[in-house]
This record gives sequence, C-alpha cells and structure tokens, in this order.
Amino acid sequence: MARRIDTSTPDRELTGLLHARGLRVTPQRLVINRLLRARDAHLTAEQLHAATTRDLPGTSLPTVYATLDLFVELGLVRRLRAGSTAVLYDSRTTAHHHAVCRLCGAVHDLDLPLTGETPPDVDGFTVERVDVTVEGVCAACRRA
Amino acid sequence: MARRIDTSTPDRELTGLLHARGLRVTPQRLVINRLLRARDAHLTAEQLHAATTRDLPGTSLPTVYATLDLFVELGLVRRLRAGSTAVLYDSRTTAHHHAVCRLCGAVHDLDLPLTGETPPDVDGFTVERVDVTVEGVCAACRRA
DNA sequence: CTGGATGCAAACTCTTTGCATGCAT
DNA sequence: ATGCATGCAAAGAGTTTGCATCCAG
Repeated sequence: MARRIDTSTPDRELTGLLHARGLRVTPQRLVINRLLRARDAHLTAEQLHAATTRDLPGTSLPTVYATLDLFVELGLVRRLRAGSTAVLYDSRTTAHHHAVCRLCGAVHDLDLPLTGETPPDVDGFTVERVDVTVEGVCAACRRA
Repeated sequence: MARRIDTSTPDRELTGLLHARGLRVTPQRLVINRLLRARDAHLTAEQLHAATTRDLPGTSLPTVYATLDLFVELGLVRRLRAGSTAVLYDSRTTAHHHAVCRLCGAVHDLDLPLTGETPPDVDGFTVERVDVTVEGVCAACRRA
C-alpha cells in the first residue's frame, strides 16, 4: 500500500494540544508541524525555515525557532545535538537512538534497543531520559 | 594522602605526543593541557581561555580553539555536546557517560556502566564509539 | 635559520531579543 | 475586543579564518 502523507492527523493532534493550553492555531504552526511529521528526518531550523517558506512565503526564521521551542514544550519534537554545530529537531518521540557519521555528519536512526533498561537515579539526580549516540563512519563515507 | 596536582606527568605525556608528530611544545599547549587534566571537569573553550589567561596573559581565544582541536586529534580530550549550546571539552578519555541537568545545564559524570556491550555494526555503519547522555534534574535543582 | 604556532581582527553561523503589527479566538 | 503570534532588524553567543609576527627546534 502506498504511503501517503496524512496531514489531517498531525493537524488534529496539534490543534488539540494548542486548544488545551489556550494557545492559537496558526498556519505557521500547522505547516511546521506537518513538515516535521511528514519526513522521519532530523532537520535543522534553517532547513525547516526553507521548507516552510515554500508553503508559506514570508515566514521568518525567528518564528520557526519560537514554534520549535513550543513544540519541544508540547512534547511533539525532540532537540538533538549531534555532529554538526546546529541543533537538529526530531519528530520521533518514541525511544530510539542515533548514529552520527564522523566524516559527513549525517544522522541516522538506530532502532536497536541499545539500552534495555532505564538507569536508576544516582546521587539525587533524577533521570528522565536516556540518549544514546553512536559515532562512527556511515556506509557511504566508508566506500570513499 | 593529599591529592596534589601533578604537572610533570601531563607535561611529559604531551611532550612525547608532540615530539612523536614533529610538533612544537609551546607554553600555551602545556598550560591548557595542565588545566584540562587538573580538574575532572567539562570545560568550555571560553572557560579554558579565562583560566589560561591567568597563567599566560595574552593567550588568544583562537589559540585555545586550535590547541583543543589538536588535543582532540591526539586523543587527549573529547568533545562533548550536552546541554548548553557551547561545546564542552572533557579530559577523561576512558569510557564514561554524562548526566545533564535539564534546568541548570550542569554536566556530571556517570560512572555506571550503562551499556555493557558495544553494539554491532548496522547497515554498513561502522561503530567507533558510544555516547550515553542521561537527561534529568540534578540534586541541587530538585530542591529548588 | 625556518616552518609551524601564535595573536589579532574580522567574518561567519546559529540563535535570541525587542518592538510594532496583525490575526485567531 | 484582547492579547498572543508574527515579522523584521538587530544583537548576541560561539567558532572559524587570514595574515603578519614570532619563536621552538
């Protein structure tokens, strides 16, 4: 079965979350949310801005940042610091980890359950999430 | 027994590595190396610059960056992207992981062996290192 | 001596802030 | 109508680059 991009589900989810908080449903928020969910990718704010501008010309970069901050708050996306200096935004919120290529900086998803267990709290530090990043060389760079 | 800061060992290690590569032993390199090894901390380039300037006034920030790049090459320190936007440099090169406080951004060492096993290569991706970052709230912030 | 390391200034990337305008509710 | 969201410009952090000078080998 062909996999089509379903915009109505992300739209409804976002609308629900925004209304529950008394926040507004704006075209920018809808479009950015759709972009994040359409591709299972790790996007920079810059890339999202470029993509958003295609659907909604005139959208500003600060708005993209503000929207991303909000989405992180809402639990819709995850911030990811890997490889490059830029922050990446990941729409997959289910537990999964990342493989970063040391040479080209590409970030791939790792579906291996690397850490089966959540570690216990240590020294009064309350653990909320575990991020595993694997560094190495991707298949494409290995060939070159 | 009191633990004093031993500069001669780091100095000798660095000198050996530099000579082996035909590189120069400069005061800046010695001082920055000592600073990194003296404290088991996670320091930003800015913090290292400030500390270096105390011992060696006039040292420039670009020199600190160049030196850190070299040290990463030599395997003396590890780059660490955690919490804040700034890159941290960690002098502990033995396998260990990090706990980042979501609120204050502090980075603590985690000595728990979270991942006993190195994961196998996946999809042609050659794994070289595994970084585990635990996110949560530190003891100090929890009280506040 | 000589080439590699440093210092300085400037540029560059990524991100945040302040304020006036505009639109969702 | 109300006030939150947006757009714009500008500032701010962190890092890199280019070039002249200098010093470790």
